[in-house]
Amino acid sequence: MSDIAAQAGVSIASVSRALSGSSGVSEATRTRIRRLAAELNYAVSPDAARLAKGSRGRVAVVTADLAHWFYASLLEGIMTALRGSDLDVLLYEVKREEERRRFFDELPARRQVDALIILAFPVSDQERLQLDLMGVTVVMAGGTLGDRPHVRIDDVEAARQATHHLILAGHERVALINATGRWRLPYAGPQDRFQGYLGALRDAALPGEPELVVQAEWGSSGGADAMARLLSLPRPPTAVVAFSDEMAFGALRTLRRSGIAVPHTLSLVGIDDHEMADVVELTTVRQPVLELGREAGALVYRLLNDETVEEQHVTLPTQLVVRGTSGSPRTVG
Amino acid sequence: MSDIAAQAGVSIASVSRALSGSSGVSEATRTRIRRLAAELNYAVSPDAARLAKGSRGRVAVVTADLAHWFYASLLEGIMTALRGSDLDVLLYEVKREEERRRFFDELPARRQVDALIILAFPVSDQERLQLDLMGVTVVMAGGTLGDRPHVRIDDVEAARQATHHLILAGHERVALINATGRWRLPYAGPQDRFQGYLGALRDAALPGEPELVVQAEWGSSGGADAMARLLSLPRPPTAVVAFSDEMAFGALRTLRRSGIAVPHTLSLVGIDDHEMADVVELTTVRQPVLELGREAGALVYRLLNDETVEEQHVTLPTQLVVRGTSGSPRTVG
DNA sequence: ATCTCTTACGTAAGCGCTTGCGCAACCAGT
DNA sequence: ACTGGTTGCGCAAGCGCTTACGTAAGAGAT
Repeated sequence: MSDIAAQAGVSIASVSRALSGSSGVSEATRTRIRRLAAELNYAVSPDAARLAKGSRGRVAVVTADLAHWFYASLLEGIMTALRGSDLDVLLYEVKREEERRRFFDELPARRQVDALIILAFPVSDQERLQLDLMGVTVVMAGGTLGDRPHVRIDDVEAARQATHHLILAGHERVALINATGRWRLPYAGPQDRFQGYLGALRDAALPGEPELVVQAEWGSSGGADAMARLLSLPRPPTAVVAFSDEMAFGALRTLRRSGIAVPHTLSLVGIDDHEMADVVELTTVRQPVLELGREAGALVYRLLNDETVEEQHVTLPTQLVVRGTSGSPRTVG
Repeated sequence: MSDIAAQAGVSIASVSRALSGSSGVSEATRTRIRRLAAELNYAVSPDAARLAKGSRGRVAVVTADLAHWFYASLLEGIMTALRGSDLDVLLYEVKREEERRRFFDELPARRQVDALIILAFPVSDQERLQLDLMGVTVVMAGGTLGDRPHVRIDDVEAARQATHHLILAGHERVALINATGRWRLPYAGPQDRFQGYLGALRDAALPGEPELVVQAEWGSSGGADAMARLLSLPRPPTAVVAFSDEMAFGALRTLRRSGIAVPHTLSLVGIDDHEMADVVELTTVRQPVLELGREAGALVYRLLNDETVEEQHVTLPTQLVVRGTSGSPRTVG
């Protein structure tokens, strides 16, 4: 920067002002300095700038998982929203319960960030407190976090849509493959979807049969297991809604291997609209993950640039996508 | 930090030394200071530290895509390798050709990073020059970049394995669904895999029939199109190898819709071992993406901590995974 | 011509660390 | 007791910026 100042015949203060866009320099000098900086391929050091003004321009994204569609898509959305802004993204992954705790403990050390976006994992009360202490802006993407800003879908409604679709097709024995949390802390997703499922049954005056609700580990093999258990029931369901598309994929594999015709003998619907859902023609309830991410990114941006943020809680709509795995129950002869 | 110094009755210099682990403080003072810092929940400001010592501890990961399995998995691997190290990860996404150019132009402004990991996208000569100018450590993950450090698989070999497997099963008309680059710059992957395919045919003294090699856009719909084209051939192939599992998935959908029995009428093998490959029982050549990422992360770590790095070019082995979509050609009656 | 207000710019004091250098104090060796 | 080598620590000079404050010059008003 002193180079530029010397060459332009001004003080470094002016250079700083010219480059940062703050007032106090004439337009003439500003453009002259800018041009010079461009020529010399010069750019201010973010570190020094940050140090001098006390941090600005970095947001951390914390996730429990990266390699899976949902999280990767959220992240993609966030990146899209933040691209072109002057915000840099710092990425953290906390896979295990204990790593998560450590992350929050070390948060002060991370005091290099101005905001935190949490990708859909539960946060304990204690951790919530730590966040408060830090005083950083926090946005939850794909869930809720007390009354802090969040971007999410209505899980109850999503499950209701899936279940309702099957009921409407004439099914009366509709099962639910739900996910068990990967966390010790209660996480809202599975509970909400269970409620949505129940709600749809209730609306149709259908009895909720406990044996038709099975829990399995999140993921496709969990789905496969769960479906196997449902099939081994004395009276198997004629339709099942899965917690997620991935679990539905696993279920589909079990069905294929068991030689059960879909949707002729059994209908299946997932929740997500995973990129592969189209490929295997899975009926599902679409969750706009990319947009969730984008909204989350936009939200922190607004929060950080304290534009007036009218609504800090955004809930995006889900939508039924009917494909090949759902149909009317076979009229048993 | 001055707080700590005051409370411990030493100078801030000693505190800095104690906390950073550098020598020049007695063990006694060091532990005393450390304890105090822990109590006061204090951590050094990374910005200030970086400014003072001239940057250290940040690596940028640049990718063209995030929402897809391959990239997300690479990233996951990198994060895993870097977790626990003192390196922070800054994430950049450059989707379009022009964004990529801008990224490299603005690289100086990013001079906050000590290393760059590029996730499998081509880099022009000009951009390579810019990298040289910057003097940052660069590692290419999932490809090569001149003679710079890289971590990758042998694409030629992968395609050869896939093709060989089909030939071994007795197929003589083996097609290749190749990907067209998403970039204007030539990217090695498709070319190498084409060579591998050709090599396997040659080894088996099989003629390479041009009509059996089709190009399509990367992705499952590209695969679907390509397969449709192959099926409309006067003499369709009895087996096809797809550039990637995703393209194979698309191909599989076309086959299912066309009512063609797999592998009875037609065998299909992909390359990747995508998480969904298992679900749809796709035979494929496994590419250890997570490990690629991990190796890349470990590599930059070593490079940055100038441990002696014997081999900066690591090529990980691929491996055939036989599942349900490949078999012997039907003996035509 | 004088006074005030604005505008353009420079001066210098930090921001919170790291580190080269110097100074005591202490250890051994002779 | 005297010298030379360690060791533990403080001093202070930065690292590359931002910004409050001060100053000088020009614009407008009287």
